[in-house]
Amino acid sequence: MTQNLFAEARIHVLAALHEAVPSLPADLAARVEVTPTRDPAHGDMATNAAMVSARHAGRKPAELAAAIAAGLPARAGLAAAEVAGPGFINMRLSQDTLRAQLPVILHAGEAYGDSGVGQGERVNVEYVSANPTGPMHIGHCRGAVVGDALARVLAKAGFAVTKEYYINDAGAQVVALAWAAYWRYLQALGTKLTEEEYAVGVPGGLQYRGDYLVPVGQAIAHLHGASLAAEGAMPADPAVWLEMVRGTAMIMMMASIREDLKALGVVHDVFTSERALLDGGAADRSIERLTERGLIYEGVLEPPKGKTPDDWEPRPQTLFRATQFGDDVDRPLKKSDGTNTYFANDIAYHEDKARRGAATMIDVWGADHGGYVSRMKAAVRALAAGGESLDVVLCQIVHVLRGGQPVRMSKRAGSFITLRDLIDEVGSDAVRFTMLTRKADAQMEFDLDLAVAQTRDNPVYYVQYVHARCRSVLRNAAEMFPAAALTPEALASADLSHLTAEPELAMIRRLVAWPRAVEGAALAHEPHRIAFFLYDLAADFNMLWQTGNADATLRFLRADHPAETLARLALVAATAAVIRSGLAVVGVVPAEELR
RNA sequence: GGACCCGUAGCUCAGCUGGAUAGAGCGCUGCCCUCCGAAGGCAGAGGCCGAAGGUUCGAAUCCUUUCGGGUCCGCCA
Repeated sequence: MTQNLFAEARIHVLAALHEAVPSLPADLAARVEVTPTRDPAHGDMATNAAMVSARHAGRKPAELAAAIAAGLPARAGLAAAEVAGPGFINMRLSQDTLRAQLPVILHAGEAYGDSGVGQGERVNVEYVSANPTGPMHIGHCRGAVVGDALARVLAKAGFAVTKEYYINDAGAQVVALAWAAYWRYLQALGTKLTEEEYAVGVPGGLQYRGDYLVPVGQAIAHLHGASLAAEGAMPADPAVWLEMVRGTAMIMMMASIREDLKALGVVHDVFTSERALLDGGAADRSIERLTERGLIYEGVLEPPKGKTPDDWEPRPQTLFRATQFGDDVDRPLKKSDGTNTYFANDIAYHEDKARRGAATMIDVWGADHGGYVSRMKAAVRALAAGGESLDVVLCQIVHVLRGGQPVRMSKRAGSFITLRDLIDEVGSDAVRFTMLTRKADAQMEFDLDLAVAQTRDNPVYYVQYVHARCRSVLRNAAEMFPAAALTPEALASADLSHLTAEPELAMIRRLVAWPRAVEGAALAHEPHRIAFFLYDLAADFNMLWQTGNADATLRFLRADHPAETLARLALVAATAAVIRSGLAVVGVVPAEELR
């Protein structure tokens, strides 16, 4: 039994189209779609089949549409198919067909909407990948939620998903972390140095002054005693301690990050260490492969136009021919000291992901990496041996508001909001849902007060409210029926022909659109669509509910009409199931009741 | 100077990969609880989809130009 009525109808439409136009090229057929209608007067679904193929067939769209539509109802089990507008074929499902989806939903439960479009294709979603130099803050949060919801919707759509975190543990920033952790270690030992006195001796200056490293320093002191310091808790030769401290600090930072992510419901499958990758020589091998393809040369780049850095001087560099793959300029792979650039390392990392089996790679990045997208795609294209592809989902900046006023954040002043603070204040559910109420590539404002408000303008509560209402109806129904009559399986066999009111049928139409919404969000890599679907679904249910207030014969529970009541309970239970199915994608726990 | 993202109702935003008369929330105006959860619903007003060209049966959506806002710009990660 198929779950997606639109996909099913499309098969019949294509069959009818091929009879009318036997020579139709595949690329035109691929453009045929069956979509929900915007206006209920147009029926339940519409297809552009005739308009897409009229030119090729040398026929007028309306006339071709009539030919296709003629046999469609019998073939596809439709109540009607008629030509409209410039050549649409509007299709109307019979009420029985619509109602027959309720048992499908009830039997599937949260699995409703699961799809096979992904065909088990392996997708690697890499997200968060925050530098392990401090706690996660709100800037990381959006990417975490978007990436996680994207991974979930892809999995639901039938892709084989790997959720991955790339640990940037190889650069200068983790050395700076080690120096900062070492300071806390000296403090734990009772050094007489002041922070400023210590900072003078730190190459590049003392960064990461937040007190989150205090426990790290204490842990190192606990593990090693005074053995990593000179006499009197004074700094010792870095050769003695740097690697040790770096490793311990890294482990503790990553543990803290994983804890914060877990509090947000985000759990990665794979953590890949940049350092481990590079120690294995991956970057050099990637450069070798590019060289074999003739994509590496020594050259001099033009300075950026209009914004020449002060210290600019022309310099021969080892460059990758990114321009051959759609980038604007060729990109350097070697620093002047002969070591590899971060880009070179990132090429190796993406090659590694491909080697591990990812047919599609999706990177979720912050907007500040926007300028990096085209070169990374170019590199993947250059090295893709088996048609691997890379898509980058850019998450724009989040501005935090409290009471409508912007919350200013400054790292230097230490006044940035950590992810943990945010979760503690508004809760994981509100954070996750709210982060999905904008498409990723639009800037968003996150209003702390709104996220916990219990009104219609807070989508989290609006959706939760509807689920709680559904559960409440089912709880109240226990006064009319034994529990065994109210299980999803029992309700699935109710006589659904009692569902004839227009708001009831509208509700069913929304529910049956869920599998299509899942597929659309997965294929477009746009998890925010799920949040909007849930919001629309909630609005439909509230409308349906109100009709019971206006007309008592339309209430869900009617003590003197048990058969009708069971049919409506089936609709209510199916609605709750779709909400749970959707909230599972968003990563939000459905509420049984609200208080 | 260049690249990328965004300009849709007074405000905050959707618009399902080019479809029919462009939608929702907030705000504004007027309604609806003896009643399954009013934490809700109905109705009204509000639009040259930033602007100008182009592509075609058809454009908010694609292309070019242009004007605003944002992110970034040879060795950082």
